[in-house]
Amino acid sequence: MDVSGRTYPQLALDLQLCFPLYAATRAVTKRYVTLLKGTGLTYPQYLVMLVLWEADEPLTVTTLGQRLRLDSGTLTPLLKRLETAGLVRRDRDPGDERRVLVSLTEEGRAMEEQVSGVPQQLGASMGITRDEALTLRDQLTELVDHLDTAESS
Amino acid sequence: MDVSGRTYPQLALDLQLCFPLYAATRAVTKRYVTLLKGTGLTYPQYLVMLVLWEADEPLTVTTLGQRLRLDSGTLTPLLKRLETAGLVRRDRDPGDERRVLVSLTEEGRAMEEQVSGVPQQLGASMGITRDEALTLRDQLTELVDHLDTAESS
DNA sequence: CACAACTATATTGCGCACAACTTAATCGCG
DNA sequence: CGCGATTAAGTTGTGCGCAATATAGTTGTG
Repeated sequence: MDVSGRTYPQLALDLQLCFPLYAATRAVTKRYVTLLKGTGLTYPQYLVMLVLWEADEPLTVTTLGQRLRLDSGTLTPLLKRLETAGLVRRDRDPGDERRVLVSLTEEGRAMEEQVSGVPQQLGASMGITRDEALTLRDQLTELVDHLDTAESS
Repeated sequence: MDVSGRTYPQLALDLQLCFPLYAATRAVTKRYVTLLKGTGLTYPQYLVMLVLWEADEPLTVTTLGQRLRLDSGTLTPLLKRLETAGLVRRDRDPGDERRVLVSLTEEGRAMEEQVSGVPQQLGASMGITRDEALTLRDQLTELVDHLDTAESS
């Protein structure tokens, strides 16, 4: 990138990491739209389903939020859509009426098989090796950890 | 991650790269909100301003969209907000009335100085070296290129 | 020059993200 | 027990992203 003549060349550099990160996420999301077409799931909905399949037990909204780093303002309407689609149930925890337990319906559980080929298809689209993917994952995880620590200021 | 006992362990693996990517973008965006507080800019608005500062001449909506991989559905309202804020002007190109030329106002140009410290502050929050950042950038750029190629199917 | 094809931007509708706030339930301290 | 503090989820409002569509301007071809 030519930064000659810029009064603030560091601003041009800011496009170099932050923009690719931003663009990569949107490209991945777009790819998922294609791969998930037929299930009716969006990418964030798919991530919620992954967590529920993994847990294999009812989870509260807060627990889901911790795993996905999302708050109730995002999750509540998303979960209502999954409920409307018949994939999950939302029941107040009888032991603590503040909590809502999100559990899979039979239909929701059955969808796991339907999307089981998605990760491999996405991997193929990304064109990177398993090792590269794992390295990338570690770098991104470290990034998130640092940014979470650097909150204030 | 324990994937023992999973019928579809590859789905658990799908959280390993795609989720960190998704989370990293949101964490970076959040960090920018803090760093840009005082300018009134959002992160996407800041990216648009970066492109305009870099170009140093009026750009059409399409050109901006190509640089940022965004379409008019996203850019038009965003640019209207920047116009309302007094940072850019939007004028029909007299030579081709279909085009809208987006140019910086004096106020918009002046903002470059105001945010000149942002990249360094963000770099500090990310806690990675310049070399790591460049490697990460290259991997993400490659990822985007592959995903753009893999459109259909 | 007419007119169909194309191009550039704008509009609409939906689903996130998230800050700020509200409501309801539970906890804990005196 | 009583009541303020805390916790969990939901609500509201704003700003993206993007697909689908609409509208207006331009171009190329006969």
